Amino acid sequence: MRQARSSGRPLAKRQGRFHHGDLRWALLQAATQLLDRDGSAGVGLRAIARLAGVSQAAPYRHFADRESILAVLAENGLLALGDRMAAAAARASDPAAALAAIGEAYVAHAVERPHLYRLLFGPEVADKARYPAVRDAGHRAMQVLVDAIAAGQRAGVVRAGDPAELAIAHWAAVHGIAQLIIDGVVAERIAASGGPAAVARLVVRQAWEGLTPRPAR
Amino acid sequence: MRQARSSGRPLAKRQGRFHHGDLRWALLQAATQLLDRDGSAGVGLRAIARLAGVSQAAPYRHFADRESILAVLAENGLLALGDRMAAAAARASDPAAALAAIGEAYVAHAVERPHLYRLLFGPEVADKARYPAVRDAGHRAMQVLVDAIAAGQRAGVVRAGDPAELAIAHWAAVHGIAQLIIDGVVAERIAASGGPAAVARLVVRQAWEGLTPRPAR
DNA sequence: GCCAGCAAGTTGACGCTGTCAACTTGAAAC
DNA sequence: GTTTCAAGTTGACAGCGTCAACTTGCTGGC
Repeated sequence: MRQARSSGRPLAKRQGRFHHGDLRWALLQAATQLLDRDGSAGVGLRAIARLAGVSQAAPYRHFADRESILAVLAENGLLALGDRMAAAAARASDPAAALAAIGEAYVAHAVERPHLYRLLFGPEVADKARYPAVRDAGHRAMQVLVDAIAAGQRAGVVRAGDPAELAIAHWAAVHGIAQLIIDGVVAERIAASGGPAAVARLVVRQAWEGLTPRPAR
Repeated sequence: MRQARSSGRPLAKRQGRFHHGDLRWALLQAATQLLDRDGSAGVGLRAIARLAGVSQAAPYRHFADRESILAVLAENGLLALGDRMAAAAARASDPAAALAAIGEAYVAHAVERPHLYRLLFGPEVADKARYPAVRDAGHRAMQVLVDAIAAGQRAGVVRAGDPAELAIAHWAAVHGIAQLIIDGVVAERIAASGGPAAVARLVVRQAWEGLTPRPAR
């Protein structure tokens, strides 16, 4: 898990300090486990508390309500997604390869943890005004893509235009195929093409055509 | 609502025939209303029954469980989406315009009824094996896009290749921007660009570049 | 015209959920 | 060593999906 334990104090001083130690951390761990196994519907306050070995009302000492827990999971998930995209871009040798790598990393993230991915954008934590941290984490991930497109423009392999605008269209393609894959809509195609990564590459390549400079026709 | 009343018999003979008349139809109407207002979380058996003016257990005479009601809503929604895409394509004057019209109709449908749209692909009715009608309705909508791409190929404005493969990538872009719009992720861009339709056009145009034949570079 | 049969709808209950108020526990600060 | 207060527990409430048992009232067969 990305997030540090909830306090900056030395761990040794916290261990066994209170009834539980660091219940907030344990609850998030339990919630993550339930989310990956049963989807967001399985992430219930009581289920989390049971898994953490505390009473049903204990989570209310650390979270306002169920939605707040889901919001923290979403925030962490978006930060991890942004990190993974940035790492993929950093490994690539040139701007074109970086954009492809970002797209494939994005889809891979969604495929590996579909329930988490659905939570990132779904309606469970829809009220962005209530959770600005979630929105900021999303913007951070988006910025990785915008930066990669701007770099492509500087290298002359991406056509001119507002990078943010180009990024939205490109993101839509990658986001869309990720959704279609994890929702099982293109399951037959995946079986025929040899795995979700192959389908993702297909889409990323086609979306790339929309970014390249067009010669006059 | 697309679906006809549940029986083929003359309506006059059904009116007031049983305790309620046509409760199945009334329940679906109530469920649709709740879905559009409160999202799928608001579509509860008891809420539906209250809105239809019957007792909490009455719906079980017509639906196996809550998920079955959602599945019918999803099926109807997918059929309506397919119809709308087909109508948009039929109105267009040439294959290129048809593809653009399909994309814009698709996004418009999602924007007008976001809760329904989320239900169409979301995990609430994920078990496609249990509801083959839902899967078939989805395939029917997808086929409209495949046909439009095949027509574009015959007219020489879409590049060669498996139409189903090209359709998946194009669909991903349209599906993705629809999701991003209704999830409020690109809200700022929408405000800046003058409405969701403008953003949708942007994406459709960029995705279109991925479909056109490429001159040798 | 009556009666049996059966689909349609009701009532009441079960265990589950999120949430809250009232209570107890135990570490820390003076 | 006492006080204080955060942390965790207990018990309760309303609402949920679902089911078994019961009632209602239309319909087809005599």
